[in-house]
Amino acid sequence: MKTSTSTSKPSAKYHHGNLRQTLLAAAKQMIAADGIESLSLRKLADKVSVSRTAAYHYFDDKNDLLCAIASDGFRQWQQLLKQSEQQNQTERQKFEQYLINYMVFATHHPEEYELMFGRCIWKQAQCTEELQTIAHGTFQHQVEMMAYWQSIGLVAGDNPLRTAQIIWGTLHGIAKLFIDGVYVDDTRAEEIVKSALPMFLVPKD
Amino acid sequence: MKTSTSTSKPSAKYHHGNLRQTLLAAAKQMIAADGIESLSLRKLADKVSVSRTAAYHYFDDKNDLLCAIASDGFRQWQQLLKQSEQQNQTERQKFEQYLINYMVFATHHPEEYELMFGRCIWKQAQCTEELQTIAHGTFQHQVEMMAYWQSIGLVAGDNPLRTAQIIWGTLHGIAKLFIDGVYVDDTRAEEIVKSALPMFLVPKD
DNA sequence: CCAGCATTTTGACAGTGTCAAGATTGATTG
DNA sequence: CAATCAATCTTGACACTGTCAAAATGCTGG
Repeated sequence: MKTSTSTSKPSAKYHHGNLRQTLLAAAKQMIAADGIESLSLRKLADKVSVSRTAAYHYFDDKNDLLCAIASDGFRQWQQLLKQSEQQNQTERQKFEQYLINYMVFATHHPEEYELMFGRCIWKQAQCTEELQTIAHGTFQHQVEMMAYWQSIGLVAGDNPLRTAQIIWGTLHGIAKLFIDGVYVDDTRAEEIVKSALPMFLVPKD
Repeated sequence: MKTSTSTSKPSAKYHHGNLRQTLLAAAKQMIAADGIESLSLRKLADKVSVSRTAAYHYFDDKNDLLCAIASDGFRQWQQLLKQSEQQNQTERQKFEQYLINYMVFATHHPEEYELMFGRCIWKQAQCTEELQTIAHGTFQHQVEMMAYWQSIGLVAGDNPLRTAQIIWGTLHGIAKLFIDGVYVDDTRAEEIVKSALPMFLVPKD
């Protein structure tokens, strides 16, 4: 799961080999441990036993590095989605599974999730071309799924884009309130999502 | 609306008079203009024509100052709520107005909103006692309103807390996706909320 | 073996939050 | 009224940050 040269061996080689991957892996590990805010390029360089500015050969910016992590996050999410779609269940089950997957992914990778959908990258700091395209693809896919679920009479509404925005908004909001620590009671995010599920469905008879 | 000594006159007095208020006002103005990220205590001090560390007499921390701004935001939100509740309309209209108010407040004061519900304060950096209590009061009020709307058969569901969490989550999610610039199409947040509204209501006959 | 290139480092700079110690002032006593 | 005091503000300093320019290092093909 982890490149052998990342944390264990400094390896003392001038040419590191695959520094880019090592940096990304170490950075993910660090933000998972201490949060995005407390990630500095210098501490990252220290951890990888490399100079302060070595990362600048692979990333334009700190922002560029964070964008790369976010892109990886989207790839991971897409893979999880594809994997889940292949299981043969009823469409209703697939829909429910989609909602739960979203929640599990968000709450299990809170920092990556923040990078993927948070303000840091999308707002002021412009996001990478790569990130923009992969993110847009994910949204597109989501809208298409919604259109299909509406066409077979599972999900309510007749405007897939609008419905996707609402459902995504709901998931995103619940996820963020959890991640950011606003919901302090012991309620589980998945339970809330399961409660919200019937809202989205076409009423059964 | 603005204290006269804040930006116009440096006033050159050693004892500023009401530095705390001036700092808060200037800080709000700055984050409204350039975002939270680019607010520094030094630039703030410069703007108010005061020394770098003058703010430390009124705020423990940078975090403490941000908490104070967030608290003001909650007061503002509560006032808007109270004001809106006094207009005599049908309960259905009041509920719709509540949703729209939330959206308008969030999108018109994005930076304050971020401070109120964002990770900066609630997650790692511990939030002030004051902020915690005023925020908790707001949540409580929301749950009570939800309980009432459920009791008169307007809003679906029989678990006020759960329903409040879901509706709040939806509002929060849509608001944040807008604020953070993820929704790039020209759709207006209010329209989305109006589309989502029927989801929450008890079906008419 | 050496020239050229990719890769990494060193030095430097401006900016940040924050602490300790000193300077200034308005208010409160004797 | 004058001296003291506490509140208020400033100066100096430190560690830390991102980032640029220039130098150093090591690999690779001729």
